[in-house]
Amino acid sequence: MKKIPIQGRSRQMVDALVEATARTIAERGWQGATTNHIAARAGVSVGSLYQYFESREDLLAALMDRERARILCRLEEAMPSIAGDSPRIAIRRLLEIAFEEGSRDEALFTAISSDLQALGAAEFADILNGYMLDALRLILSQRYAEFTPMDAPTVAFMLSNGTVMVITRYFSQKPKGVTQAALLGELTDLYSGYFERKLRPS
Amino acid sequence: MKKIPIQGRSRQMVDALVEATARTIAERGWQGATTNHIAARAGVSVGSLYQYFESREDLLAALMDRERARILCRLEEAMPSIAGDSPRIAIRRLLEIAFEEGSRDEALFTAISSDLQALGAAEFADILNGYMLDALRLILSQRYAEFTPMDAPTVAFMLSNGTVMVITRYFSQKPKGVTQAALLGELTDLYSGYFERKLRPS
DNA sequence: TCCTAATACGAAGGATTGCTCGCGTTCAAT
DNA sequence: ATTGAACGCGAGCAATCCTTCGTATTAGGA
Repeated sequence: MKKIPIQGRSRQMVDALVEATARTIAERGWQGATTNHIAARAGVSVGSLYQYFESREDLLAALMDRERARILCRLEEAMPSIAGDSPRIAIRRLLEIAFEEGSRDEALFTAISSDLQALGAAEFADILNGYMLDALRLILSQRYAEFTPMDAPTVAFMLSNGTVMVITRYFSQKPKGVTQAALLGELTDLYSGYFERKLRPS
Repeated sequence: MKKIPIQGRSRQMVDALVEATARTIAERGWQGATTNHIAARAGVSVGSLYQYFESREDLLAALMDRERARILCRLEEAMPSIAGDSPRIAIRRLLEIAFEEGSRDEALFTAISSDLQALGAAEFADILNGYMLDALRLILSQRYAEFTPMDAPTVAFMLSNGTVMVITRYFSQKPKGVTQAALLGELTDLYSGYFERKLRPS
């Protein structure tokens, strides 16, 4: 962000530009989203765009900040409600949230996941990873003592990345013979089975 | 491929161009791999490039064909050897192959996975998906009768995409505190636990 | 050796795009 | 009402890149 918008109209314009970035990326992908497209969709000129954003990438960064804040907020408000649930229920709740977020704006979700691996997505994944770690500790806090010693960072990495990517590809591919409900069920089975096994080592 | 290379020198040039495409993509990503870069690295001129490839995308398609053929060949020759193994051993072998393929050319593997979601990667994923389905049926063929009825396409989709993406992100992120051995172990636990549970429904 | 087709070359065309700059307009404090 | 700052505009600059085309070089059969 180059300059801070002071008057009301400019703040409104900045919001419109970020939203236009989202819509344009959803339609044409990040590579196809030119500054002219974004400005036109926001109903402003490129000159105005460059008064508040240093570059095209800056526009993307602002959008990513907005989305990240929303998702983290969503996770934080869900955490207390799943603290008391069984691992299986808690896992299912988290997966449901992930699917909801994915379907909220499918096109944007798909475009971000596929194009932006390089730009800020790594940081994004790290944050999700941290949250997954917290969630794991929370879910398992009651029985943590009897838990088979495990490599928490590895498990968190595997679960967060695997889940996000499977859901991403589900929305971007729309594979034949795969329904959201079935995928949710199998993922729940996969993860809860994994944990139950770790809880009662044979 | 626009024209078929007849003489030896042109066939050699076509190979050099595909290899140069791989090296350049590995270095600069698909977007950063210009035709001039690729031609220069192959030691030919852009004019020669366009004599055998219709476009820049055609170059990519040729590279993808080469890689896909290699990986499918690798899978096919591994299939018989794992047919008799237990599910856990078979799964571990497949995961080891995946890791080997990933580390064979890390930079290229990462670049292809991150940049090329749109171009031919979907087809690539479908093929892997099909192979995972076959592998599942093969691994479980002995005890298939007693297997809990399951949604095979969904399971295959979940397993193939989840695994490929976790391994991709492992190589592209190099996350702290996560080793290849640990990840291999946890993935094996995750999947074999899942199958064992399905085999003995509670 | 000669000749034709295959091969190789690279400067230039044509198109796109991120970004700047000078000028006109609107707001708000005085 | 006035004035200075904030705001908004869009044509055009500069750079990049894919692709073509006319020309030069080479291979291999006659």
